[in-house]
Amino acid sequence: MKTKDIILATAKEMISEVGFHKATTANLAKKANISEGTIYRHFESKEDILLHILDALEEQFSYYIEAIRKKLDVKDCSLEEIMTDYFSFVEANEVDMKIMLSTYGLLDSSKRLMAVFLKNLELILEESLRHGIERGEIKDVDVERNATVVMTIIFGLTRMHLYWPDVRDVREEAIEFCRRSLMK
Amino acid sequence: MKTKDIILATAKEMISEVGFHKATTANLAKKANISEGTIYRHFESKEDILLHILDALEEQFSYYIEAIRKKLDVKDCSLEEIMTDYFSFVEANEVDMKIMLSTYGLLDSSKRLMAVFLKNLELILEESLRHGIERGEIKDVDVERNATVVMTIIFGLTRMHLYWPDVRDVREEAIEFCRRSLMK
Amino acid sequence: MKTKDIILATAKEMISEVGFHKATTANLAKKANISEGTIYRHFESKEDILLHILDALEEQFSYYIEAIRKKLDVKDCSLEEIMTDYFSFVEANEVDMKIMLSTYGLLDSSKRLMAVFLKNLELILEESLRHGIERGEIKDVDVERNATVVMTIIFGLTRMHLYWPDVRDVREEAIEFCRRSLMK
Amino acid sequence: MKTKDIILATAKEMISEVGFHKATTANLAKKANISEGTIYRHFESKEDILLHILDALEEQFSYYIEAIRKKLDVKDCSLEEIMTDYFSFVEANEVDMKIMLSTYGLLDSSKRLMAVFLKNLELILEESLRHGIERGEIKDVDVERNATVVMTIIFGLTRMHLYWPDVRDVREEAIEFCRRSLMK
DNA sequence: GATGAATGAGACTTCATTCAT
DNA sequence: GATGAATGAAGTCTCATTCAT
Repeated sequence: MKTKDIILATAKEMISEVGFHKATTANLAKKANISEGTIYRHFESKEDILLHILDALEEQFSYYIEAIRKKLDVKDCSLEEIMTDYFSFVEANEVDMKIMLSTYGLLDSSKRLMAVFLKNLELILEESLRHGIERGEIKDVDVERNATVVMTIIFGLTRMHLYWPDVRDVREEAIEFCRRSLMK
Repeated sequence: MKTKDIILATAKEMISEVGFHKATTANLAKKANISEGTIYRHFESKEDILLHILDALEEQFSYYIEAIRKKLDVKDCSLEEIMTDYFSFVEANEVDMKIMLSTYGLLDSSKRLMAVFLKNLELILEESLRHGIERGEIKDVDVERNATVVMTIIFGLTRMHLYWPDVRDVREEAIEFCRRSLMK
Repeated sequence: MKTKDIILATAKEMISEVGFHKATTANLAKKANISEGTIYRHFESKEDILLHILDALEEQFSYYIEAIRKKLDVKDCSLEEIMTDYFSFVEANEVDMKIMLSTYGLLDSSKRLMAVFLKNLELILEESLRHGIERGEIKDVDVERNATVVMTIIFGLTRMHLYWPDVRDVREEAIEFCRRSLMK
Repeated sequence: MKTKDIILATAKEMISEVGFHKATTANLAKKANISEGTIYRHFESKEDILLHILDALEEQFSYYIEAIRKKLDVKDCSLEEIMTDYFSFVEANEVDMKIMLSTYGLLDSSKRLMAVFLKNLELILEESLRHGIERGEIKDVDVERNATVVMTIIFGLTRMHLYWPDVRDVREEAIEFCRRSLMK
């Protein structure tokens, strides 16, 4: 593992655990067993580390979106699949997701990425709903507004899952909840 | 308006806009047109200001909960009412809600208050669902899990509404969404 | 009791207990049940309070010195009396003595007063020794140097007594110690 | 000379000269020709600097005590030696002694160290007196009380020597004074 | 005389960033 | 590439003193 990756991995862990502000360069260097100076050989600034983390997350997210889009193109992607796949995506990128969710109030680039998440998921849900209605599987509801509702539910569940592990995990139940609301 | 209230009001505005860390005592003093020392005549520390804000919010929340509980006691409080009232509560305490939502990762007392919000809303929703099922208005679903789902939806909507004003407001639609899922 | 005296009394107590720096004007005002502003109606500054305390102590000390001098004039003041009377003086001015001893490293006026103490006691002891030698009661020692030694012993005992109450009180024994060393 | 030692040396000088409170981190940095931040790279806090100074002093004192104890074990350590050696110890650690003497009213760790000084010296003096009495060289006095008296004299002399250089140095005379009082 | 809110200088401390080695 | 000591700006907080009421 290269030094740059060690820094990134350590930073991810620290930021997700204690937040961006409390993850100081001094602590980071100590935990990564490198010197503070080395950080600046690989990154322009502390914020730059975050940018790299977010970039990687954006890439992963684009794969998820791409995969869903491919399914949608052949018209056989249900709401259920979108949600299940998204939860898998979150599971696989738990740490990075926590970082994005805890920094979008602090950092423009983080806010921008979050907006990308929201928009893409919304669009995909819209399309999925539209297909479902066409196929006669989904009730004839307002597509846009209901897509936004489902997206909100998805993000609410994600945050609850990541930040409030004491609250019972209802991701499965939530899928059922949506099915009952939307399926004929 | 007394100095203490000016400080509180200015702090609320600043913290909700730029976050707790960037709302420095120097900025706060400048914006409130007082000296930094004055802050400490009225509050023990910067965190103490936040505590006052959160305490006030907790009090407001307790009124909301109390009002809902009274309705529940006479058995005529629908899911719809709980949600509508909660959204009104958020509307009336917008700034404070933003502060709580942006600090629960930073501050224990904020996290504690958020937990109070989550738990109380969950319990009320459980009770409401139970009543609805008794009255035969609500489907025979797992009460606890579905209460958690609805609570998650509510908090997701709140955060979306407060932090992403560009996303269309679907709070009304969400109520409908829940009704479809839960009402017979 | 006038306000000025209340302030002085309270200040004495606080300073002797927690030291000059930790005795803040805020604490002083609170403990004296007056406002901070009132302090400055009666004293020019915080240091000025100390000056008043020291002035009072200086006056008391001058009475002690005067009394001893009168005895010396009629040639019948023993070393023992000087020490016993001094210990009585300290006992009667315990708090003020502690204040002087704890501030002479901080404040010129306090250092000056302490120098007055040292010098006067030294001179009196010299005179007493000289009389004793004349009368044939005291060994033929170097008067000046031995006066300084006894003065040092006296101040050492005073400080030990005031600051280290756990150390056994040996003031009586010390008098005996000096008698053995100096009396024929 | 390493930065840490420069800071320590400068701090010693400043604290002994102007006291702990007036030796501010800003002044210290300026005098040591470093930035204030550098202080905190080497010490956890301003108090921590003092702790290092006191620790070093404690170590030096333990050497002195150890050396005296060794002499006492072979029963040939006179009161005179204890005093002379102690004065040498003070001479060699003048600055640090001044710091301890000027901070024991302010800081627990300083007070603790001072208590160690008092207790150890007292115990050693007791033992020495006991040996002297056994050997028939010392008068049959109350060992404990007279040890305390001598200890008090020693500390009185130390303080006088360090804080009142204008007062004539009577350390030699004081040894003689004690000999006269205690030796047969 | 008395009040107490306000002040502002200055204390201690943190931390992202730089740079000589 | 790596180090880690040094920096200095900026943060939170304290406290003697002032002043309008």
